[in-house]
Amino acid sequence: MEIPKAYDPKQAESRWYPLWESRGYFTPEFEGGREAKAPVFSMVIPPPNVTGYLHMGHALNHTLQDVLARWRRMRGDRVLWLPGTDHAGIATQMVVERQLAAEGVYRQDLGREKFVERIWQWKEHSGGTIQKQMRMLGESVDWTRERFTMDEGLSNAVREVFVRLYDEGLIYRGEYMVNWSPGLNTAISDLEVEMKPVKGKLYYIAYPLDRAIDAPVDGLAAAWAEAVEAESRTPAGESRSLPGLLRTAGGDFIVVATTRPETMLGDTAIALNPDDAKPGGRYSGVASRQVVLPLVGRQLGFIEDELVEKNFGTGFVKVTPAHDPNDFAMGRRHSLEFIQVIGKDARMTGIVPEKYRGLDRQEARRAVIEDLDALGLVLKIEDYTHNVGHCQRSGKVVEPLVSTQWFLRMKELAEPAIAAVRDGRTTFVPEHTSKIYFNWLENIQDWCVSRQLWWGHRIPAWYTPTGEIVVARDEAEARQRIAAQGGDPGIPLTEESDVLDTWFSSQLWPFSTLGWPDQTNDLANFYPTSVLVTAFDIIFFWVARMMMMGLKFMGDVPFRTVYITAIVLDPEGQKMSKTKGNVVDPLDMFEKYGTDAVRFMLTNASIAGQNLSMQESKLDTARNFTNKIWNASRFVLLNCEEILQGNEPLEWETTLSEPELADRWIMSRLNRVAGEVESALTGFRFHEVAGILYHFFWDDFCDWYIELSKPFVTEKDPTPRGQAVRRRIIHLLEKSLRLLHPIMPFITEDLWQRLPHLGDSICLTSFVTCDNSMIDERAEREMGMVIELITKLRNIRSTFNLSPTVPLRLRIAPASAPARELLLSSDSHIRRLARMEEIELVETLGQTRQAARAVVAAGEMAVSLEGLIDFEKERERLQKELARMEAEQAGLDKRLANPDFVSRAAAEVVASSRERSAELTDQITRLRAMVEAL
RNA sequence: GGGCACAUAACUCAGCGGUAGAGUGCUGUCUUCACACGGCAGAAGUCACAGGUUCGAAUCCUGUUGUGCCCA
Repeated sequence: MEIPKAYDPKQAESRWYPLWESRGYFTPEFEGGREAKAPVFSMVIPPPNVTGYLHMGHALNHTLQDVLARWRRMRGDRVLWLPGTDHAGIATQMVVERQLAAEGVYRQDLGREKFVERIWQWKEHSGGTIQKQMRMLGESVDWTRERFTMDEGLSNAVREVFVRLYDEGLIYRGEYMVNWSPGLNTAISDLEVEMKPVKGKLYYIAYPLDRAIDAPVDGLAAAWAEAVEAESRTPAGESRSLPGLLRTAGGDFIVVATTRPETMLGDTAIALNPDDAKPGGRYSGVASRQVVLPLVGRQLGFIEDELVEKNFGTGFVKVTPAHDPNDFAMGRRHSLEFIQVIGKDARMTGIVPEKYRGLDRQEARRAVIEDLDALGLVLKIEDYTHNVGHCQRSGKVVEPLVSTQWFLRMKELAEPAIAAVRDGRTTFVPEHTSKIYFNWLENIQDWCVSRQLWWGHRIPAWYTPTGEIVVARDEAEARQRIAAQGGDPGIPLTEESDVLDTWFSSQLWPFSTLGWPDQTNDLANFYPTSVLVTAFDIIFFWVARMMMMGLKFMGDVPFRTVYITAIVLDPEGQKMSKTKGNVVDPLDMFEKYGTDAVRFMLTNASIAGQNLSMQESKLDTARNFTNKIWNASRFVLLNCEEILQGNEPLEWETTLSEPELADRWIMSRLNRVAGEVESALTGFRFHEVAGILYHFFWDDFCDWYIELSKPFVTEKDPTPRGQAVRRRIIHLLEKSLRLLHPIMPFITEDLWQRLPHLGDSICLTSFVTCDNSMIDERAEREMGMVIELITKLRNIRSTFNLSPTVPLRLRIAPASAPARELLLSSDSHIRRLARMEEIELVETLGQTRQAARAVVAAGEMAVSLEGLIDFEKERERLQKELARMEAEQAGLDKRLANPDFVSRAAAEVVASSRERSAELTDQITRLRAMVEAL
């Protein structure tokens, strides 16, 4: 048999996925021996952007879902893992627009219909990257149920939801302040605005009271500076607020501070806190006067509002209701005039004085300040860092604008979603991530769902010539609705041109993908889904919204558990981003280390809700592990050829030979491990699963069991004993591969296919479960003693720099009769693995100094080292051992001497402390004697 | 300004009431017939700091300091 010495991931990875997929293993309908009434396990994949490609975050997220799906499938569950993509309105439209731009065409030239057609074409030809990459990763999704948010079915769901919400009054259209992205020319939601600190200026500007300024005013800045200075000397000045009222020979002024002076052209009031305005207040009496807005000449009154912070600036605030969210709120409350001075193109509108019209925001700012300064009204300009909203997609500074948009009322929907997590119908893992969820839902704002784009779900609304709105599933229904209200169904209707936020359709994903609004079988079978695996940064974008919609339209939560994955960081612990250039492409990692190794690394490093940094050393470990699996299998395959050729059943129960200690031990370990893996998977402790399997396979199976089995497995003419051990080792390998399969599907399938097997694929085998009758505590304890003994002997050899070829003689005085039996039965193992030439069991060790000694659980021992022993080293070694034991015993004795410990601690803790202390006392006595004998 | 998380071996991180673990790295050693992407042996930590609860604290509570993230 030809088997390469090192694992080559490529051959295994290219081979098996097409088989799995074409044979339909991943559809829940596949009946590979599954019981008809098998429990259902379902997940919907967080739909990647259709323009997207696999990044490290997906690789992690998808690997964990695949681990769950494959494990559940092997356990016998009916598993649905539904894949799909989302239409990513803005991103996709931008991609195609950019393409058109390269041809010198604007989307407006094409017109809406042609443009949308063009996007569909693009999707057909250039889309699908992510699907290919998902297959490379080995994802066991059901491709027959793949969905896309713009599919007909999902679009129906969107319209249905929209109409129902509208009919219930939860969706409304109105003129409100929204975040306008001048980069994208559309409104965006609060969540799509990213606050970034920007170094700007804070401008202090004087507004004249009761009269207009038509000529420059001298000395105002100096006068104000003096007032500031004076105020800082008074105790009241400690409030940090600056003087806002300036009385000069030339008349009175108030002072306002602003970071956006260009908006002053749209000021329609001055606001102050009621405390300042009331009799005896700081600015008492001022509020009855009038300000004349410089440069514009408009008369402004004062309003009193709690929103104004007394300590910010001077306590007077200019109010621009059309361009600031707070001012908007005050404008509504006080019925102020809304004057839009900045347009959707982020340029000054026609309403401002002619010289500013058409200037962009920055130009206008400079011009306004220049002109105010010329009038002597700019009192001070200071550096000021403040947070400015930026459009997440385009990066442009967002302009708060008053605009007519569609909104979804959230409060009423949020309440059931909060309750569902509070009462445990849905659980977050880790639990603390639910705080993010609660925090957002409890402070929820209405959601602006309309977008001024062409790619997306068109809002199902029509306008009559008189501007009345009709919301309906389609135009025919709109006309019916008009008729039902006694109107003329034949009147011309104009369809709403806005589309919906992409998240509006994503939030329906757990049920729209299963066929809703039709009452399909899939919906009945797979909703609610079992688990949602996602990252914490979309808890409110997506998770919370799905919860609200699921509860609203399905009457139940969309998923039982929300597992929040780690965030993948670069090796320095920095977030990966294109601008930083530190993005790691998972495909490069697959190429370099193998897909299974990357999957193992991600699983192994995956702590829920924590960070995961991409260390090369972790990938090395994972790659080395795949190689270890390969080579252990190679060893088995090379030595068990004649068994592999026969098609005998390879059951553990073989009459050829009684299992010995090592066999009972490894089977006990295997079953224990199966139990631990089951429990870790159930609790979503993925790193634990990987760790348990890594150590079982490498330490227990390879380093001990295979080593112990070698003489039998490699014997030329197999004895019945040798035959039995070969079967056991194949059996163990096969079981190990099953346990590893959910994490490493390719290598395990590839090796499994080379072993004798029943069935077509490891995917269809049953997962290993813990058989309690195989747990053998005694075997584990005894094997532990043998391991301890061998390790100690190796330690002696290493301490005295003895080559493995130097023959050594061992004498042991067993600690007990059972220990004596154990030593006798393990004689050949000890000889071979510790390379002892001879082992002699004695009553007492005697006094020869020419030996290295040790005390272990199995007994007291001496390794003859005539002429080889270095007494200094030996003393050092023994004393170190003694110190370690004495320290441990000191601790135990201190505890046991404490009456409170004995009376209050758990009985088994006290008992085991006593036991251990007694054992130590014995061993310490022996060790001391050894040291003295030296 | 509000909230959340994290501070454990040189590095990356587990552990989260019974006197510290892994991987990498490091030291020594072995090219013995699965694997040098390997075997064997070993060194390495007042578990950020200060209080408290407890018979017992890396682990629970409070505070301090530092780091990261989210929201405003």
